[in-house]
Amino acid sequence: MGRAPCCDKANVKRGPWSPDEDIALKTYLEKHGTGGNWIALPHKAGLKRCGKSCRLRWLNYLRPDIKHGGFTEEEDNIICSLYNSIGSRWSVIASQLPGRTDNDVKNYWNTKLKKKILASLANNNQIQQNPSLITPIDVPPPPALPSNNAMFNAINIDPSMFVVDPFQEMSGTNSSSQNNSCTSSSRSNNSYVAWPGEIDGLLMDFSFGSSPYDHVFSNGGYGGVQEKVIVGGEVSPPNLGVWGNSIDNNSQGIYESVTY
DNA sequence: AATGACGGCAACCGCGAAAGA
DNA sequence: TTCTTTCGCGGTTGCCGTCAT
Repeated sequence: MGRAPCCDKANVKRGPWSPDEDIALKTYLEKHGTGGNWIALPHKAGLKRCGKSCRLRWLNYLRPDIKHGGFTEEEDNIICSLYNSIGSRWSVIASQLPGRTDNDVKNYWNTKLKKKILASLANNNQIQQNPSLITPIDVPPPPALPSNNAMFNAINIDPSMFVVDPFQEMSGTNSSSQNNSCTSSSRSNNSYVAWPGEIDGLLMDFSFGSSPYDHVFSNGGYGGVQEKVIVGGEVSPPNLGVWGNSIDNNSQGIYESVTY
């Protein structure tokens, strides 16, 4: 037997909210607050709506501090960075964006941002088509470590960053049962190493420690090497960011698909 | 002008967590 | 401790406007 419905669906209005309903809900909430009970609220406010529907309407649309309109580049970066590290926890991501709701962020990610990022990554994979693009380059000086408050702003997810980092010497040791997985050796050697086979993606660094490019933003990473693997524009399973709680904004190397 | 495809977004659904009796 | 109720969240749906044919 299933769970009892939160309201009598036969007697509640559904679908888009009318301006009158918006006014009724907003007026009531501004005067009385939620009273800690959304289920009882619609009756008190004179609305024929489900309490959950009222809550959603208020949180996602009627709240006075809601920010409508397009997302900024800075917000894009925050969303990408957090999605990278914590996955689709939209409420947490939205909490870092004043005036934005989890629904907004989720919709924005699903309809625009995801495509934008994947398209950029796909462009980067043109190195697959033209391996001569892979050349050793000088290591630029590391950026200053940002303060905690500035950490999100400091994470530049511009995909062009992914190819700035010199390709690292990599070992093929694989400790994972997942295919499409590699580990990387020490970063101390910035020399280019010929990579056998095709280049399928780029590795992002989740480790902490010795590299001047390791920006430990939170509590530091786990010991050892933990990598984000991006394969052909798609992020490989398991979930994004599950291996580390710190990230930096540089790829650690190129990546080859290996199936074990 | 009509129609279909597509994208954006508001709203709904159902589940797990939290709170309280 | 257990059960019930409510909240909060993420996934999904479906409506509506826009664009292409």
